[in-house]
Amino acid sequence: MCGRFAVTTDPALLAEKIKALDEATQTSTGAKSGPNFNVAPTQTITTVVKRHSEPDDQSTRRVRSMRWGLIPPWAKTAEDGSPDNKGPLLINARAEKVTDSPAFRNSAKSKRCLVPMDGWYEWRPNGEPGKKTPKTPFYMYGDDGELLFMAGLWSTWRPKGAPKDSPPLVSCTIITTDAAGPLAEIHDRMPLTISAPDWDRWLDPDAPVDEGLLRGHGDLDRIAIREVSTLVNNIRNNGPELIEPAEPQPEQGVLL
DNA sequence: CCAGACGTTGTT
DNA sequence: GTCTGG
DNA sequence: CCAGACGTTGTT
DNA sequence: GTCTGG
Repeated sequence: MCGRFAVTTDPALLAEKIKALDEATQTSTGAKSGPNFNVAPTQTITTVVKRHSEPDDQSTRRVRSMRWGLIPPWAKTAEDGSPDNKGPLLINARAEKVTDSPAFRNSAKSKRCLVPMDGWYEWRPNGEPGKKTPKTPFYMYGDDGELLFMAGLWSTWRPKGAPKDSPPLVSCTIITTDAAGPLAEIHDRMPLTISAPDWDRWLDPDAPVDEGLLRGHGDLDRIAIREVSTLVNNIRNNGPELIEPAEPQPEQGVLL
C-alpha cells in the first residue's frame, strides 16, 4: 500500500519540471517547504491535476496542495465546523473499487490526480502471522533517481451552510493495486504508478477513467527496493538518513 | 417513502 | 483494545 | 503507515 | 451526493 512517503522536490520546481501552473504556493495552506522524508496521512501534500480556466478552454496541468485523506463531499459537519470523520482515514482507495464505491466513484469520473514522490515506505511483517514481531521498513523508489507519480483521486468539501463559492477543503487519496514483482515479497498491495506518457490521459477531466491504466502497473519496472532503519517509524524523525540503506534484518518464521 | 450507510489495510 | 494525531 | 493516548467529579 | 434496506 502506501501510508508514508518522501518528497524532496518543492512545488515550484515540480511545476517547472512537468510544465504545469504552480497553484500550490499561492495558498496559505500549502505543503511545508523543503524536503520531507516522512510525509504522513492528514498532512498537506503536493499533487498534479488538470483543469480548465474557462469551461471551453483546453485543460492544463496544475500543481495543487491537498490534505492527504479523502473527505467525500457528503461528509457531515462536526460542531466545530470540521468534517465529521467516522471510520478509517481514506488515505488509499482500491483500484478494483474506485469506479463503484460511493466514497470514490464521483472523484473517479472527473477528479483524478497524480501524487509525485521520490519514493514510499512499506513495512514487512516478520514472523508468524498473528505474533507481534516488529515490522521491517523498506523504501521503494525510482531506480533512475526520478520522481514516481501515483494515481490519486481528490474531492472538495464545505461545512454545512457554507456558501458555494467559499474555499473548500480539498483532499485526496492514493490508489492501490495488487503488489507485483519483487514488491510482493514485502507487501500484498502497492500504489498505482502512472508513467509519464500516460499522465494526461489519467488526468483528463473530460474523459472517463481509463480502465487500462486502472488495471495496469504503470512504472513497476522502474521501482527499486531497499531496506531502511526503523527511524522512519516515528514521524518526528525526518531527514535523509530515513532513506539510507540499513543492515538487513532477518525475516523470521516464514523461511523456517 | 425515509433512514442510514458510504472507506482502507491487516489480522483473524 | 481502539481511536486520534501527524 | 506508526506512535501515543486513553479519565471522572468536584474544588480551587 | 447516491444507493440500499426496510
